[in-house]
Amino acid sequence: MAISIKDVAKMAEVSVATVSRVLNKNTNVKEETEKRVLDAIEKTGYKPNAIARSLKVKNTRTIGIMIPDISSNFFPEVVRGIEDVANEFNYNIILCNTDLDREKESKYLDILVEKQVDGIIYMSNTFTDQLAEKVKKMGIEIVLISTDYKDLPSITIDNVKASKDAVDYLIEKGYENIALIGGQMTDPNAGLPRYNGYINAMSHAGKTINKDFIVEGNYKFESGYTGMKKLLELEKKPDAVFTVSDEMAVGIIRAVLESGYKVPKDMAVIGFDNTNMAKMTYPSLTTLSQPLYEMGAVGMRLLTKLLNKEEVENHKIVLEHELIKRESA
Amino acid sequence: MAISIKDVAKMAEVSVATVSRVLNKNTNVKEETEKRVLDAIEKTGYKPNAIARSLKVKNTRTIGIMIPDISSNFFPEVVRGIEDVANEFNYNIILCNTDLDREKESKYLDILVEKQVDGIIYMSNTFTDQLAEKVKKMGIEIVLISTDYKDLPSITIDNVKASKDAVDYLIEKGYENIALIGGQMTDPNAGLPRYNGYINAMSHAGKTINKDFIVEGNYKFESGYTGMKKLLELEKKPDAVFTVSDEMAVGIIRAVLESGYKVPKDMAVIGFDNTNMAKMTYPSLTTLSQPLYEMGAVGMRLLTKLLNKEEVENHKIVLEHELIKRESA
DNA sequence: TTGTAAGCGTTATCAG
DNA sequence: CTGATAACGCTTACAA
Repeated sequence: MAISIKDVAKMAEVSVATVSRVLNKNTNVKEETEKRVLDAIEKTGYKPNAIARSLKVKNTRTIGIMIPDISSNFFPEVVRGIEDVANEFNYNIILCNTDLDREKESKYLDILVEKQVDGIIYMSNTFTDQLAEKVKKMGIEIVLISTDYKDLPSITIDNVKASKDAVDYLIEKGYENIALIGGQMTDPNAGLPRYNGYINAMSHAGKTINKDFIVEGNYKFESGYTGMKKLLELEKKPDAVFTVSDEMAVGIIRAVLESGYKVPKDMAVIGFDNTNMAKMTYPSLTTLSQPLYEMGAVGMRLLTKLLNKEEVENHKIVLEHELIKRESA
Repeated sequence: MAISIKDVAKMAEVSVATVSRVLNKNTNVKEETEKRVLDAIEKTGYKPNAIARSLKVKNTRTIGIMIPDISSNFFPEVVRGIEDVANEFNYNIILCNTDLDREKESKYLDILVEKQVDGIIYMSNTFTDQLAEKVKKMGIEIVLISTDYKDLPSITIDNVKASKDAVDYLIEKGYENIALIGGQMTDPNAGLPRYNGYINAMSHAGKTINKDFIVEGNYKFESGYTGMKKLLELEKKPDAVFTVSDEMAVGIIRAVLESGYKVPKDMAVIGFDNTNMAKMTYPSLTTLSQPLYEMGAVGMRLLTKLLNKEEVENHKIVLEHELIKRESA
């Protein structure tokens, strides 16, 4: 049996209450007593049992993170942001990969509730009424990152503005025929709004929208590659393409290069996300940067405030994006 | 106040013991009683409190993962492997980023112990006597991934063999002057052994070792880039380079391309890790693949066995590596 | 300044 | 088959 507060109390010849007091830095302990207790802790190698403590104080100082897949490009950096500020505020994180699977998601949510996490950060998917109801009933604090839902706290960027900025840049640079390899239109987070941004920019510049220049992708390398191949087969080819993930951008570049064209001379390419990879590719990627780390950090910071019942002026935080200009456009 | 087993018991007009029984699928419950309890659970929306349960049963079904940095290339995939089998065996994971900082590491270890994790997976660094002693004293199960220490359970690959295989391939292909951009010699996991593998292959093939062709890097893009620049300034340049991370390989390729040379025609490049990026670069990377996901999965599987006190024939698991042949060499 | 004791929400032993 | 109850390791009134 591991040693408990009792053993320490016995050795220090005090009550467990006193030990608890020095553990929790309660001031009302005589210095000499405190020293005895500290000694005993040292000697026994005692480590407090956080589970027992949690049961009593009704918080666990752990929060749950629900993401689709830590091994996909987007998430590690925001998780890092979360964990850094979690750590700063003495929280730990339980990581859950949902694979965008509603059933897994629901199961994980139950587990997190049962494990009494103090809060949840959700970036898994589009949020649903069902989830919202569950969370509400459980009385658990939640913040959404990179997705939004009714009046729940969330951290996002302005996807249509971001998208428009990217296309505007292409237009300013004088590109005439700008294509879009977008996300799924059914994706209300990164699909639709970025499509709208593209349309906005084009219309605003008085350019006609060419349906052939709009192709749907799924954010993955292959879909960028095949999407570009399709564009390259067109009679009238685009001279620039904006796409909504860096992976797709890299796929696009490969398709272009393989066809003997140059980037950006023959085909400019703008990606999205500014993932690690973006600065490493050749040519390096001009890309619309989401502040990934910051999104995580700010989200977690918001959650701590919520947990402390601090007054927060604004639950809906929209972070600034930035167009990172490199070689590909 | 959240509803507890008591509320359920009251509503079902049974004792808490009985509720506990149906919760834990204990057979000794009359079917009709069980139904009453299930009904009450349903009506109240009761969720068991895992913290209270853990306090009693002395396990938490959560394990701790210590890694340097989830946002660096290597780890997300192995964490995913860990989490998948953890989930399969009803464990959750607490993620800790240590930044290779001994102090942070030690602090996290304490926290994990206090939170009563059932086990730990460690990939943070080289393991130390100090850590080992602590873990032992705490009586906590641990498995190391991608590092090794005395008689502790570990999952690794054969780094010298892997490295030798890569260089052998270059030799077979007829490259004459093969350089190495390696890790730090002070790194006993990926630095020294991979250096040794290079030396082995070269000696074995009867090639003289050219000190100028060996440069030290730190696994990052920049160090590959600058390392290659240095190599390119040599009077007598190499015609191939083996490096010990994909990031460095990508940096190398940029340096080569910028200097107007072609990959692999003028300079063959082999990387290490087969990270996501490897198949996306142009030219795509020939690289020594570590089975990242599998390392995580196998490591976690081993941990479950350890936790179940199952007999394990072999605590030291060496996984197979594989040379993935693509365009860069 | 310190100790006593109740209680957090479970499980498990023991009786019945 | 079911119920009382002690116990898990801690915190926190309340008393002294």
